[in-house]
Amino acid sequence: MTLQGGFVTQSSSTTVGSVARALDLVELVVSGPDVGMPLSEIAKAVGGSKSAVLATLRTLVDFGYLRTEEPGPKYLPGMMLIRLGDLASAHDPLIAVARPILAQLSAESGLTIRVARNDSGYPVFIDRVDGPGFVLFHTPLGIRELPHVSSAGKAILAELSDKEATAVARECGLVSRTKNSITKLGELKKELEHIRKVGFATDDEEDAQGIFCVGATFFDHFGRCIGAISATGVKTDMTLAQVSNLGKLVIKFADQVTHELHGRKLARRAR
Amino acid sequence: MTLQGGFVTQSSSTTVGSVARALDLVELVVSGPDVGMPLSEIAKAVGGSKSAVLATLRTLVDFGYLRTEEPGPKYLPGMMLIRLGDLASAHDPLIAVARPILAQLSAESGLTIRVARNDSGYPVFIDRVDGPGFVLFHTPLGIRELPHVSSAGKAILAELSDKEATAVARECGLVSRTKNSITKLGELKKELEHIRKVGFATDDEEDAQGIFCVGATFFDHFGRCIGAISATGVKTDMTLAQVSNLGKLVIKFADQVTHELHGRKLARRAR
DNA sequence: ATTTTCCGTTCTGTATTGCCGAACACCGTT
DNA sequence: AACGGTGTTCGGCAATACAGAACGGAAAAT
Repeated sequence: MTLQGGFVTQSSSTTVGSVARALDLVELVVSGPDVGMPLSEIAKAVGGSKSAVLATLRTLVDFGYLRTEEPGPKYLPGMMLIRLGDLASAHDPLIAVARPILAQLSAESGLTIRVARNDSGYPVFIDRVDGPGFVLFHTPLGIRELPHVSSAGKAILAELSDKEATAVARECGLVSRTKNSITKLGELKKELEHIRKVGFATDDEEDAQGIFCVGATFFDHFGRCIGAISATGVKTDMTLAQVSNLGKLVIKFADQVTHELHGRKLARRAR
Repeated sequence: MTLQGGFVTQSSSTTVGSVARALDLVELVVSGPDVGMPLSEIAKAVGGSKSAVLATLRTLVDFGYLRTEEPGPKYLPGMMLIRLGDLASAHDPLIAVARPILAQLSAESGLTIRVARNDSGYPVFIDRVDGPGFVLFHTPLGIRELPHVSSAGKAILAELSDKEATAVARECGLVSRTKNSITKLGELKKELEHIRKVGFATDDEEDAQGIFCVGATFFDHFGRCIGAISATGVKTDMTLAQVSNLGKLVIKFADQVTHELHGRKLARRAR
């Protein structure tokens, strides 16, 4: 469970049980209410004894993964999580390269820009630069998103072979999120063909009402698509001309990412 | 170890060893080289058998805390770390309130703005909005910084009682970072008195050569100082007039944080 | 091509140790 | 005052996490 790897969900031969239980606790608390969770509630949720859960929680608090709000022994996400996320971001070469580019694109377009990694055909957003104004929806980082209802996801799908794209589509099931969502494989293939032609992908309220996105891919030095950037805004701000211009802009910045990664775009041939 | 709690570094009565070892691995890999670390190196570093370390690593990979770069079994920080950091940030009421304010202050001033939580007198930066231009120094999040060489730290110290501030100063030792660092307790007290008068703190190359910061505190509804925001730029960009103006600006935005937290600044009395 | 060396992986036994349940202590209610 | 609700501590059993050696494979050295 928990954002398992590629397609081979091998349930791992030898693994450490107490560590797995501890990480379950972290996930539980982080996904829990903002006010925190008390011990007994946590113990009930994971189905363990209070004493065992307490010992694990103490270890997690010692390491800063969790903290207890004073007064009242409720467990909350700790600051080490912020530290680790920051460190992981800082050590990721893709984020290091992409972040200034995202910031520039956000400044030029006034939109929220995100960068996704290609994780076996699925988009995993790993960084975000919010545009001005309120944040419409909190877009989570670090998890696989649905590939067929996001511009970054469709842009990545368009770079896969027909066989691979079909496999990913079947695996995730082309679930519907809005009335605009593409739910039929044939439609999706047509859309991917279009994306290949124009060089960027759109998401026209396919994931959420009123939200419009434009995405384009970037490549490593083998010419393999390793991710995509996308610009997100509200639908009402988008005219047709703007979509076309925005598409060109996003492609330009995606190409810049490719360039700074010393990557190259191969002529499309063996998809 | 590892950003332990307040002042009572109680090494915790009952704690889970295997979890602690696992979290040590996470820290090791995250702090390791960007290219990743192989199993044997990790096992040697933590002084455990290969098989035990392997089982732990597998668990961590299962949960996305670590990942292995293909090809070659080298362990790298996983995307779950980014996800957890993002979630912890999103669920933190202070960050939720502060982020738009940081962004606005960054836009107005063109500087990098950070927000620190008051962690028993120490500043712990928990969010950051980078200004335009290159990032000069990567400022880590989620760990205690030295209180006497950062504007946010000194601003927080200035809100403590004389006794508390002295205790913190003795505890961290007033170590020197640059020739401008304040290393004498008497000097520090004078500085804190000045900060109380003008309402903001500065860091004039006291932590790093060429770096200038301005910081101001904000408060909860009890009137307790719960943190500070700071603006960071290069020294050469700062004239005396600008420092004064920037101070006022930072105070204004810090007050806005106080306001949105439904906090209040108490008249200084019983420090 | 053959050897050598190193790394990752698997296996099995052992004893470490993490888990459970019960009892205790501590609020807040009722 | 008695109660349900906490978080905490304490033994005892058994599960299990660890170490070590042996296997397999790949790359480097000869």
